[in-house]
Formats: sequence, structure tokens, C-alpha cells
Amino acid sequence: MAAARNYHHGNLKEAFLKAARDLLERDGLSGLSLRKCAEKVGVSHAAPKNHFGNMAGLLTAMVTTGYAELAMMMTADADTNADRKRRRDQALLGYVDFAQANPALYDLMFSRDRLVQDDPDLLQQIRACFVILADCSAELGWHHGSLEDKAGKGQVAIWSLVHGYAQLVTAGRFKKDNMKGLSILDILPIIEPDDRN
Amino acid sequence: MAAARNYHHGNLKEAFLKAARDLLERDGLSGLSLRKCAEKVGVSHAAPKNHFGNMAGLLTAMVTTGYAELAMMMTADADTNADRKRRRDQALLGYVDFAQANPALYDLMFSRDRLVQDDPDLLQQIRACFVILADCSAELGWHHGSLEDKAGKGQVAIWSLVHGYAQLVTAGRFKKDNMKGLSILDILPIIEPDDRN
DNA sequence: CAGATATATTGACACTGTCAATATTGGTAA
DNA sequence: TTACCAATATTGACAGTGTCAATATATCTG
Repeated sequence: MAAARNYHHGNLKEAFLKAARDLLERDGLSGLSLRKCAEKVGVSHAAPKNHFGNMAGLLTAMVTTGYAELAMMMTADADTNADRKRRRDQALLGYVDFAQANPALYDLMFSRDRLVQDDPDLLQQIRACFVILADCSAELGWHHGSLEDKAGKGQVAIWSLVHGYAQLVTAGRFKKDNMKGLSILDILPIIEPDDRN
Repeated sequence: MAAARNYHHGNLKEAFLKAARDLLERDGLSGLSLRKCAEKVGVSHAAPKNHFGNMAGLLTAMVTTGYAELAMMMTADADTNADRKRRRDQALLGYVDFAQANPALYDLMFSRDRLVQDDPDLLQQIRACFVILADCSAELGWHHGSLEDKAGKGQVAIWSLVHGYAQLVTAGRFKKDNMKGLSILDILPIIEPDDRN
């Protein structure tokens, strides 16, 4: 039960995930390997197979925890913010903060050929994040379209906008003077109808 | 000058790029290797080194052509569309079409740790694509902010929106009934001010 | 204590990118 | 032509990789 010292590590799975996370952010996805993780943890090179099956399994587990953290970042102080608009703003800021704090992991979270796409845990965490974002989109309003359309369009729009913004920011694509320092909240009003006139 | 048969291939560089492109879309980035490219073209395993230096060089060259194609897709029938709004719509549709036709390449075009980020040709092609998108954003209008702010915000907004939408679509994240079949033009009105009332 | 299960190790294999050394070709100038 | 040089392709080697089968060890269960 408690962590044994010599043979059985105790909770080797979490140790692998932490080591992989460190290597990922330090050396990028191309610098991450199962053998480096094993060496970093101090076990043999084939040990990860027992816990993750293969490389895709390790990456999927790591990405799944990433989505869980992303959801936490979005709802961090949701209870202290009674106002819905403030909650929405905090969620979007938390989303971008997560991406900027974990750029390599964030990229991996949207990879198509390195993950086990139909992993149930992964799908559940993705869905949880989307529910939070959909809630944010409910706060938005606009003029065109029916109610049903508005729901779908709003969810697609806000997810596209915040994901695109997060990825382009972490990729360093916004470097021009007139784009630097623009936060997601600065461009968000664009997808809101004007309530001043 | 013309393609020799036996030793010198003639234009081996383009042959490598085409082979790499095929392998990338067929087997994903993780299924692409220099040795497979060489075998596919019919040369020795170390031949790519002469033309690209290393793997990052090959990927960078491939991605650079990708941005050039993306620009072409966005401006395909720009001259036949005198109307600016139609040109803008066509550009955005072309952008998404490119991503859907080349999903693996599109992902690679936004990778941070596999490309030579400061390659001059790559930067130039990226800039060319951004100029076209910035032109699209000029067609948008909204109520908040000054003129200078509007330019920067509009560019950030439209790039974020179309990139996020393209990546999420190709990743298969929009599968719910109320989201299926929504094109980029369906959600674009959200970032436009209402001109009906 | 004994057996079963989970977990870790070892050794091997094919595959990968990269490099140095070598061989071949095409172009250029004597 | 001939001699030479630069460009280009090949060969062989090396360390590193994921994966697997076989084996060893520890923990759990009866």
C-alpha cells in the first residue's frame, strides 16, 4: 500500500506521468521518450508498458489529466464570482492561462495521430471542458438566427475563438505591435452585440 | 539539366517533398520517416540529407509549400469576385477547405518543436497568409474601440476564429447534432455587427 | 505457508535520424 | 579533349527508440 523502496515503486504510474510532463515541456514532444521517462524515475526501460501499454497510452493518460486541469483552471473561482459574466471571463482567462503555462501539452491535447482517440476517460474529460465552454457561450447574445441555431453557433464560435487564440498565442504568432498585449477578453467583445446604443 | 536516370535524380528535392506529403497524410506525422521517403523515391536512405540537412529541414520545406498552397486556396478566384465581402467569404472557405484536405499537414504547420521556426522562406509564406487574413478582417466592423484598436483586434479575432474552427473541425470535435454542418460562414456573422436594425 | 496475481527486469529485434567516408556525376576551365 | 572541382548519391556505422517475449520478484489472497 505504502510506497516500497526496492522493487515495487508504489505509485509508479503517477511518477511516469510527472516525468513525462516535465520532459514534454522541457524538450518538446519530439524530445520525449519512454526510456527517458523510465530513466528519470529510476526503473527499467520496459516498465512503462505495464501501466500504459504503449506510448500512445502514456500520452493519452497525460492528455487526460491535462483536460482535467484545464477544466479546473476554467472553474477555479467560479463560486466566488456570482456574476455570470465575470464567471465567463474568468473561465476564458483560465483557458488561455493553462495553454500558456503548458504549451507543449496543450498542443498534444489536440493531436490526432498520437493519442487513443476513443479512450473513455479522455472523451469524458474533453466533454467536461466543452460543457464549461458551452456555458460561457450561453452568456453571449447576437441577432441572427433562431434559438436552436444560436446555441450551436455560439458553442462553435466560442470554442473556435478561444482555442485558436490560445494556440496562436503559444505559437508566438501574435507579435506585431498592434496585436501584442491583446487578451482573449479584448477580442471577445467582438462576438458580442453592442449594448451601448 | 534534364533528369538523369541512374545516379543523379534530376529534381530529387521535389520528389522527396511529394513522397513526404503522401506519407504524412496517409500514416500521420508519426508514420513519416526520412528512410521511408527515400525508399518510396528509390534512393539511398541518406540522400535526403543533401537536400534538407535533417528531418526538421524536410518538414519545414513541406510546411512552407503548405502555406503557399493555403494562400492560393484563399485567393483562388479573387479576381472573379469583385465584391469585397464575397472575396472575404471565399478566402475563409478556402482556408477551411485547405485544412480539411490536408489535415496532417495543417497540424504540422502550427507545430513548434519540429520545424525550423526562423527559416526565412517559412516566415515569408506565413506572413503572406496573414496579410490575406488581415485583409478579410478589414471588411468586418464593430462598435467598441478606436480605429487602431479595431485593426489589431480584428486581425487577432479573425485569425483565431478561422484557425480554431479549422483545427477543431479536422480534429472531429464538432460532432453534436446542433454543431454538425455549421460552416465558417455560419459562425462568422457572430463577429459582425448586426446591420438589419 | 502456498499459490496466484501484479509488477518489474532483462535481452532482443527492427526501425529511426545522423554522420563520416567514399563513390559517382555534371559542369567548368585549361 | 583533359583535368579538376563542386554537387550529389551511396555505404556503413552508431546511438537511440518502441515493442515484445521470457524471466524474476514482490505483494496479495486463500
